[in-house]
Amino acid sequence: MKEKLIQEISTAMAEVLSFEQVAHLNSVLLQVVSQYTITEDGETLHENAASNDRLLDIFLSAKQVEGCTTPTIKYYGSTIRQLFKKMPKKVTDYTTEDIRAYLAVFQRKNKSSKVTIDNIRRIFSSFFAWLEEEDYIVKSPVRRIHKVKTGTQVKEVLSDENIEQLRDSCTKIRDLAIIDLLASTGMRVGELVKLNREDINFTERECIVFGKGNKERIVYFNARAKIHLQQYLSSRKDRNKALFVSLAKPHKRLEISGVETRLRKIGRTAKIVRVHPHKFRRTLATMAIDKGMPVEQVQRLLGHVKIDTTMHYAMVNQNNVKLSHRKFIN
DNA sequence: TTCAATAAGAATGCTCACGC
DNA sequence: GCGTGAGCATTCTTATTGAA
Repeated sequence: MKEKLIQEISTAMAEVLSFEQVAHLNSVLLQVVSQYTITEDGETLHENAASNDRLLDIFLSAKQVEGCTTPTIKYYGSTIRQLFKKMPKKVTDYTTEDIRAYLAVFQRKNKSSKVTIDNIRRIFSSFFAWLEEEDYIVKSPVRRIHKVKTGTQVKEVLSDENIEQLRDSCTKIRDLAIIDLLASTGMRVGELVKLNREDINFTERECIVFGKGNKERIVYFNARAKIHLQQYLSSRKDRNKALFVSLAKPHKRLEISGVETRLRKIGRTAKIVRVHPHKFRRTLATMAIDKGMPVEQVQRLLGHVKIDTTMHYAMVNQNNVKLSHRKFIN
């Protein structure tokens, strides 16, 4: 028991101490610990942690069987493990107050938004509901914690000037093509990186993208995007079928994060903060609605399943409400 | 050494099915 | 029909890797 304790402390400290220091720490701990009797508390904690981990593993594999993807499983695992770490007790002993306190502390400590807290609550809810179903606990402690009400806030968009500044800051024809394509089609970054060269129809200035859930739709780009894209493709020397590849040698298909970092960097040179692919999408939708494009058509263009999602963009500009009021009501 | 790209993890956004 | 729970995608930031 004592050896185990010492072993655990020195392993934890090994990251910050040198080999000699760890050895010294070991001998000091041995001397100090020999004067005391270690109670079984620690042992119980260990057992709790072990059985909690086991249950979590079963839960995660159950979720996997139900068809959850790997990122979800990972996110669930890390979130629940954090709870176990902060509150080392048996899952059966968790009370509603424990969970509430954990969420409150988490929010204060990390200055998290309500949405984040609600996400965590959702994950706990899923886990404890499963424990309840599987008869490990009588009643889920999360059942009494209700959805965290979250307000909606208006998201910022890029102005015409911003987009021009970004274009001016591009040093590579590839980046210019990416920006023009994103700005004129409003496609998701996930759709952009999945594109192949043959998906582009230059004569019709359109291309087929595969969106969320492998749904197919057609998006349209402008003349500027067409020219830059053609210039970029003719400058390429590799044989990769991907539409956008990395600048450096292996010339592999560009990843989502690759596009993101690249855009952020261009944004920094242009002195525009928080430039990311989704901002172009938002900008396109807001501008289209501003200029009077019917919401149903914008919905088609963006590939939204529900019109509510598209309507979020329509609410951005209060000026339109004023204009429409003058136009239709006065 | 430097720069581009990826990896990882937390936060946030979007979609859909289901139950009331 | 509306609100909510759940699943997954995207965003955002930082650390790490790898090639020139």
